[in-house]
Amino acid sequence: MKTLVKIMKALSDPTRIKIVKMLQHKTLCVCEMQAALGHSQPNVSKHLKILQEAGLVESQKDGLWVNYAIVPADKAGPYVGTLLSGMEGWLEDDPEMKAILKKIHFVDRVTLCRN
Amino acid sequence: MKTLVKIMKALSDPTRIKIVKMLQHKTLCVCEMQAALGHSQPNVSKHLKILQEAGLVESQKDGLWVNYAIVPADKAGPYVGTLLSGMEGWLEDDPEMKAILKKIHFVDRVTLCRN
DNA sequence: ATAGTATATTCCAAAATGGTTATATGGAGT
DNA sequence: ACTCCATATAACCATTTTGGAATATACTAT
Repeated sequence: MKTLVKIMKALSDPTRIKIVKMLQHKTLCVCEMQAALGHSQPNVSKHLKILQEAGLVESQKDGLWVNYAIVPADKAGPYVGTLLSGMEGWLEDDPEMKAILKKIHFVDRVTLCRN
Repeated sequence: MKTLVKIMKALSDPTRIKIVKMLQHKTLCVCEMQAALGHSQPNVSKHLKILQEAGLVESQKDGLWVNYAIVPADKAGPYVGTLLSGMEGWLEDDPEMKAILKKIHFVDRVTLCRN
């Protein structure tokens, strides 16, 4: 029960839902998500930690950057797999979500961090 | 997005998850759920309101009682149907949940409210 | 009308949440 | 060693959430 509540809590915040949807389209580093979301860097980091501890997301260091990705199916816990595949079809028509998803395809981490 | 967040928030509390799981087995009135959960009556009422406003549950008056039930499939919104059917298989092995589900089959609203 | 009962609402304190600013960590390059 | 830079953590504040006790509402029955 505690596990399930943690997962549902992780998915009951608009910013974290946006992050999951973004990662379902593309693996991203923190600064890229920060740019797409328009939130502060610590804010994005904190949300990512919550998603990671819920087992929805995993991270891998890439030099100075940290790449975040949706957990692969074989590592996903019992509830996570169902929820993530359910979410794939959701919010397809949400205007805010569409704008964010458009952004992440034109974002480049190298140019992003030069400012 | 607001709709989805409201639904996920509704499902990210242990008491409310228990209520949904109970109702997936049987339509119940407030005092029956109160007995099964061991919470105060106002507490159960409040949780039910949250579930109802999220579109997960519906209520029908039956004299002095109010019967609560899972929202029927044809009235369920886009997200609700997926989540509810997903939840049907969940927590089957959770000991606390099993104890609660056992209780609701022996509970009688008439004898319950005589105290 | 009056009394009794199941449920809903209000009010309040404690705890959790979400955000920002400031600071720490840790790898990369000079 | 020192300096950048991307990310993580800490500290703090405002808001929301959660639970119980008290009260209100609404239906039933006498």
